[in-house]
Amino acid sequence: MPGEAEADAVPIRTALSRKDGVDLDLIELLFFAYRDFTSDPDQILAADGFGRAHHRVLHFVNRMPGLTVAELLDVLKITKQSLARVLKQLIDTGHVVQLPGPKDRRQRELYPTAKGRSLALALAKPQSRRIGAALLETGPTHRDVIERFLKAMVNPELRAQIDNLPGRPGSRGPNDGR
Amino acid sequence: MPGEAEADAVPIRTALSRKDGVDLDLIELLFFAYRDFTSDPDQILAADGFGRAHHRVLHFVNRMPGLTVAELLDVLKITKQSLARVLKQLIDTGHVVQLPGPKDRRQRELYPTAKGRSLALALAKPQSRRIGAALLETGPTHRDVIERFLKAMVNPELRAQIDNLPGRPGSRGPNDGR
DNA sequence: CTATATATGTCAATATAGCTGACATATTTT
DNA sequence: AAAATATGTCAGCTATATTGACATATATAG
Repeated sequence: MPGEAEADAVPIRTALSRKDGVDLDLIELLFFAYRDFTSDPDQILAADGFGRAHHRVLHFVNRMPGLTVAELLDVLKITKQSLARVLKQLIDTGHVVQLPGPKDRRQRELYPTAKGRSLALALAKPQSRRIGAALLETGPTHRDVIERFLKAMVNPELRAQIDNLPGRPGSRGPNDGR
Repeated sequence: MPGEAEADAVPIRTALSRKDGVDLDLIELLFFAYRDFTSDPDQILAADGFGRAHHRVLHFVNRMPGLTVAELLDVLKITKQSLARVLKQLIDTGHVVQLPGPKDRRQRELYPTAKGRSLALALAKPQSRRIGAALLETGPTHRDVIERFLKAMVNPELRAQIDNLPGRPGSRGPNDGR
């Protein structure tokens, strides 16, 4: 009985390619580029026993000092139980401190310490270097194009969140530069 | 005694910003863009009980039909034990088939089935749509710039691997289009 | 003032995806 | 015949995420 099971399924020997109507080139480039991009900080993180989750939390606490736990959860799109472990470690190691919210004392405002700021910068540096080198290779005049493209890749609902990060035109995020 | 522990560490209230000499804008845009980009296929995968690991395996088996297990491990940069579970599921569900290597019968050549090809295409489509929309927003003439930038973000040693994928100039990957 | 809602923290169980190390089998090479 | 190679598999470990349930402190509504 032909086709009775998967065991004798016919192998397809031709490669999936651009002709199939999907932009495989950019799909794959995004995969490889992002993988190498995130690999940069991994060594530094490993020295403290941290992972990428710690990196993300530390990054946004540095970018938006004083943000509350709820705001951080909203940025990262994870659950509070997932955040808890990572945040606790960052607090225990003295990278992040919590202060009761001045208006609503149920809230916990999150701030980096000098140690946390320093680590955040150390993590951003190799990534920034990689970006800088890639821009140089591409032609630095095209920075704007790349920025516009990446932003257009983000879900429209979330673009506002990005615009409100400190140091951007019209930003009004918590503790904008001062 | 001041500074005896982390408990009383001083909170930093100013935001980390571009002034600190790192390209935070592009760092964050890459994070958000990639997160949304990978979220597209997740729903489709969940229907089969698959995750992103299955997606990546299925993608490259479709892109390079007949590649061996060792070659796949090299592309994905994971261990064979990690691959094993995922690959087994794809084979059991009839998305991928294995054939003994014609020259070296120790090898297992991996091929997609019609079912596997179809799923790979279904996964690529929403990602391709997102890229297409973003390109349109950016100005489609800039496609080349974006492609060059992303490629420059990849570790130099790995760029050759990308060039050898089917349908690229000078490609000589396994089973190039035919 | 009491009741309810909110912000956060915590405990327990589960899932996914990766890892290392060890060992087995088939096949090819020396 | 021995050694190297390609693959598969078992066992155990880690990191990151999930859901559900419940506790505590504080704020708000009635």
